[in-house]
Amino acid sequence: MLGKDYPAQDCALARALEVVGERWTPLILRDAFYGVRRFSDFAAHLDIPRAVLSERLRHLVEAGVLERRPDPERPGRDAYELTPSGRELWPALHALMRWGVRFHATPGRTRRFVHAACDVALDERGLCTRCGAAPAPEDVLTFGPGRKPPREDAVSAALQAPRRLLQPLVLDRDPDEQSRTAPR
Amino acid sequence: MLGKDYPAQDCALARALEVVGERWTPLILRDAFYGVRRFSDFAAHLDIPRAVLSERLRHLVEAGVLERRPDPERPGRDAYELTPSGRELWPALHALMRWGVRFHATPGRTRRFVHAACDVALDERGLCTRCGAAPAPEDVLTFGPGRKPPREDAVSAALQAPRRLLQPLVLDRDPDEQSRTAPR
DNA sequence: AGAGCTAGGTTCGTTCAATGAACCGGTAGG
DNA sequence: CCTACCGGTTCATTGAACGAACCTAGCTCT
Repeated sequence: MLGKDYPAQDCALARALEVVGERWTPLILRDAFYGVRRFSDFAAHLDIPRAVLSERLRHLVEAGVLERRPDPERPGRDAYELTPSGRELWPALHALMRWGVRFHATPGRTRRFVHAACDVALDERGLCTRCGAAPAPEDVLTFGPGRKPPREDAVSAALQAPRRLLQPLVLDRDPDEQSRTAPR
Repeated sequence: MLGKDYPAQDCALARALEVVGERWTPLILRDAFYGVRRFSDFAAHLDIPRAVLSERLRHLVEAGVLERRPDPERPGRDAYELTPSGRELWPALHALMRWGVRFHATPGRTRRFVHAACDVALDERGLCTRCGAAPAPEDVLTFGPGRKPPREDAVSAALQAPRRLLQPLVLDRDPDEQSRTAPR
């Protein structure tokens, strides 16, 4: 990119872009909202060079958007998860997603978002079509697009099923470990 | 950046980022909402290499976000302005700005946004603190941060005064041409 | 004990976008 | 005719992105 900052701009948008505006960063954050927490799950789902992923995660941790902490599920390993300030990015991220859906997505292959409490979809403005509220990410259910051709990795497959945002994604060959953690 | 697209991602966010996610593009769009329409006004305000600005504008026009059309104020010259689809980016852009204000801006030096009809500020969620609506950009008044040190260019100076979003910015050495177009 | 596997990175050479200065053609004014 | 300005394009240089290869620590299998 040759320069990742915007020093001449005295503007909150420029400051925000210096934190979350780099290539790949919004997709990393999207995955974090979907529950991805592990380095190799990000790498597998994003097809991003590992050096770039490593640098982005470090930058996001430094900026207080992600936190790196020991993974309770897997002793000795760390996991990345959104901090409170990172979770506040949801409205911006979701707004950009909805714009992409409206103007640049292939119809019928878009991820769906549902207000968990009302069990109805969110509208174009991100508001629940029943109660009218703009739900926080932890009150949003999401499930993947139609599964036709692309992306055969395990993370993509796991993200097809309806899940709550921010709920940690657990991928394991041991099948009942999944069912132990998923219900709550 | 080496690669501006995200071909492996079957996701509306990836599609959106391919259109508006490149370096400088969000700042260009911000300026477009502030009323900037001319190549050299973008260049002066953003300190962006002209080759990059040229390429970004071309890309945005191709994607249907901006439209290039003859400038009625200056025969023979063109101007760039937001299309309907471009104007729909306001919620996403404003959400990211507000996040920047909350977590990464220098306090007291932030631009202010006001619901024109109610004459009160917008809150953290972008809603009018009086009527509770999320105003469309044409109903938003904005004015610049405190003017202390930075940016001495004419565009920055003109954007200090309260202005309605999307209202074309007219810069002219002829002072009463400004006052002819500004009032409405 | 050794072999192999996995997670989570780092290293490194190559490619290509970003940068900024210089250049260029068309119009407008004097 | 000369000059300025606008809206770009050209070009050499720089440095980020890419992806393949490598590395280390901790299991698991035999």
